[in-house]
Amino acid sequence: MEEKILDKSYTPELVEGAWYKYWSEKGYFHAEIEPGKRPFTIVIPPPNVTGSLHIGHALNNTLQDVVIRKKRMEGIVSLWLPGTDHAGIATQNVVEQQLAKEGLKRQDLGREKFVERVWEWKEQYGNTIIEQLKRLGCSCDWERERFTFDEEYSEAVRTVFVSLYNDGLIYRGKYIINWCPQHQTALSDIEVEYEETKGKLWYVKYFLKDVEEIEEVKDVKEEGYVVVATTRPETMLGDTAVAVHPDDERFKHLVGKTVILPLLNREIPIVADQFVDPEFGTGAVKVTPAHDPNDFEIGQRHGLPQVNIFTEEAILTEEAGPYEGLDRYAGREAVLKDLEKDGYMEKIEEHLHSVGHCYRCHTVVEPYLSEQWFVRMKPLAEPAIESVKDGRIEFVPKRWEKTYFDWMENIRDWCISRQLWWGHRIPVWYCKTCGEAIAATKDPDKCTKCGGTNIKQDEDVLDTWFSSWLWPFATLGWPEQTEDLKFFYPTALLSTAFDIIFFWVARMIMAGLHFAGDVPFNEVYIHALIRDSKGRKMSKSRGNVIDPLEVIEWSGTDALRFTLASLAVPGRDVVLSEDRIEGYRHFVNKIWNASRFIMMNLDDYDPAFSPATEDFTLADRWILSRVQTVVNEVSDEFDTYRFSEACRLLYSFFWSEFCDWYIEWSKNRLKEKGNARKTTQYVLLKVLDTSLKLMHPVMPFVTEEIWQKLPGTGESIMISDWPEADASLIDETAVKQAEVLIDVTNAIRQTKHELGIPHTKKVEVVLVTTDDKKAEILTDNTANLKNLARLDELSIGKERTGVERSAKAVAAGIEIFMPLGDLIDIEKETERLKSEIKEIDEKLKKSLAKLDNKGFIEKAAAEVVTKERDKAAELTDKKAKLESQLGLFL
RNA sequence: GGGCGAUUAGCUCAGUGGGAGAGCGCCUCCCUUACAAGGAGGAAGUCGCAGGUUCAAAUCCUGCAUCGCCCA
Repeated sequence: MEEKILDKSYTPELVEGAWYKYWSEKGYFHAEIEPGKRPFTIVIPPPNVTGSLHIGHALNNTLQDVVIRKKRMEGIVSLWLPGTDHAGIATQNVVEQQLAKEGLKRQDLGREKFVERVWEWKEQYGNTIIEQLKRLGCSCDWERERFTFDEEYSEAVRTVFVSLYNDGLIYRGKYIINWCPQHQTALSDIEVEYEETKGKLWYVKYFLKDVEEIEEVKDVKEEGYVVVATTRPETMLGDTAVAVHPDDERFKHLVGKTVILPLLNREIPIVADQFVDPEFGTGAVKVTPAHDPNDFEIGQRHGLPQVNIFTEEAILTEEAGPYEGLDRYAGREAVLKDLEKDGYMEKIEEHLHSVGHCYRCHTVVEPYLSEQWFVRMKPLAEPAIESVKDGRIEFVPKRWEKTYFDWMENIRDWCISRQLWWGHRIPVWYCKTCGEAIAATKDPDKCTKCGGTNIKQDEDVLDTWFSSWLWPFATLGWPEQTEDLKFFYPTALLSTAFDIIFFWVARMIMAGLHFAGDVPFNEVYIHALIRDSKGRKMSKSRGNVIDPLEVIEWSGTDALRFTLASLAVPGRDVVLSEDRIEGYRHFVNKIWNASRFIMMNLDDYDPAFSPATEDFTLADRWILSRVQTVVNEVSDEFDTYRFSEACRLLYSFFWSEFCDWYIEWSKNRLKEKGNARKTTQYVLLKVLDTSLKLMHPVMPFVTEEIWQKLPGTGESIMISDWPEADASLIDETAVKQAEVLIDVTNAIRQTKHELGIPHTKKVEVVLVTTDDKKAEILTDNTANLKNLARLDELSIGKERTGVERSAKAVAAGIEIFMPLGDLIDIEKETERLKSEIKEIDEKLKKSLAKLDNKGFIEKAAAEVVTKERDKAAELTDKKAKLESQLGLFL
């Protein structure tokens, strides 16, 4: 057997790239269709093609990789389908910025040239995030990589559009939409982020026309005006009415009358509408149908004109009269100044309201009247709601289903047209001759109605999400009924953060059901958002981002992955700190060094050796039993997406049980010859091998690096078999008995420390027990006790002899004496024992009180009562022994 | 305004009905040939507050407080 010893410490950067390449070349990432089998599929949430890996990506993709790697090891056909999103606004921005450096605008190039330029950019830089995912170790099937703007994918998008159009689920119309003046495009409702903003409420007088005609005696008659309150005074330039609530007694007599719009002197009516909140402001509101969604509806109900006062850049138009040419903020200032000057302003109040911003550039969005395309969502939402209600799709954690239902039940139509150039162009052509609109999957050359050839395609493109909502099936070849689609759809799991439930998850469910005839996935795992150590959302502008690639540089990928998986608890957000990563970097090193130790002792390893049951020591039986339990527990935690629990179990098993106890115990036995040494080698290797496999999904690189050097292993740990627990090795007795050794060792260590004896200083210990089994365990493990508790002499007996001048302790029912002769300070030792007794006594009293309680005995579960009785008995025994030891001083 | 979540050791967080835990930090001791990125030991919490349910509450219920998020 060739000797293989690891370097003294693990250097991730030396091995990670090579292993990734190895896996890739071996084709392990690729999933082959195996008819008759049930596959496990994940589609990646496609990152923006302009993106680079941030910590959120790192978390989400680590978790997906953990799941997919485990499934693959379990022998399931596992497909993780990767790809990127063409990200309309974001990508167009990037290229526009590049052009700006050359002093160009996209308009200078023209549409066709500009789009070509974006494609060039994509070819050159668009692969960044894919490469970063590879550094993270993601085992995606790169042969199936997709892009939402690929030719085939685009066909799916067109097919969907035309189908919805033909079903009457897509319509075009002039409505108020959210307009980003920066990007000069429409946005959907959910692309607007609302922010509480301190603003003002301006109270403006609108004077009545023909005051003398108003008969009833009211304040307004005397004053001759109505006061309206507004948060956006500049929009008054587009007012076409004043509205009051129909039941509002204060204004009833004014409904139908006319007021004169200040500054522009336009005559506008007073209308009555249910929408008006009599509590807000004065109870009378101005109505600007072209610039407010509610006013738009009021306008529709009352047949009011729509006066658009803004250009696409949000600059005042000629409709604004003297204010033409000002932007919306300058316009506001000018209007306010004139209102004050001309005596229209009654009062100004501070006012808190929420203002919508573009989710990409944070510009304040403008409610804007324009012609757009919409999807009718209600008919699509209903079956999607049902699919979650009946459990065909489950959210993990479940509470996110409520968020989903709330949104879906109040869903509004989706504005899908964008005034961009980078995106799927709307497949609708207009006939200049007869006015027909033609929706077609293939570019038509003539009008389907009149046959005229003067046709022109709609200028707008589709919302990027209109392509990503097809991701789970369009990536598999839909609308073609491909083998991939038949085999891998529906997918098993979708993993994402909660902030994307509306944008993406809900819409995919709707599209999947409507077009692919089934739910797109069976489970939706919603992970937390990562925040910085102060609990703030990480953002570039705050400068508080932890760059996963930097972490990989100084800690290695596995430490990052283990940290992220450990953080993955089903909360709302998690805090990541560099300290935490460092802790797990140490863990990686611990694994490395434990493996190093084991390999250093395998020079004469015999792969053919198979241990006999009678060769197993207590330690062997203990660790073999523990590892079976851990296999079950870890598998279970992974399967239920409790990643942090799985990591915690792995960490504490490997470090606190395997390293701290079994490996230490093994040191004595490795010095022996024959079966003793061979059996120990076998167990060390077995436990290490199993542990590495359990850890591999989280820490693929270090586990592979070590595993490859172990004797008797295969081609790659990545395709090795996931461990299965061997029930015959579970040995509760051994677990209990090993605890005796651990307890006694700990008690000796503690006693030494309390006496100020350094751990390394060897002492003599006398152990006394009348329990033959315990005596046997102790005797069998004399060498282990001596080594781990640092003893030079150890005697085990039934009688206390020569132990008067000793430090004393009790553990696992065994009396521990540390003869110190004249060195003992009787007074101090008495105190030590007394305080120990006091502590025990307090616990005992609590326990006895419980057992004294009739309710407890009668109602508590039998095993709880038994456990409590055992505990009380143990404490009673310990107390008695300690008291008796105290007596030895007297 | 509606909804959701959080509040546990100095810090960051696990723990969802039966003996309060981890990592980091802190204190004491130790360079024991796997690992000082380590080993041994330790201090530290009225589990936000107030009620309630229960034999038993960090855990379930109600209310309150503070912080955060989502939606209108």
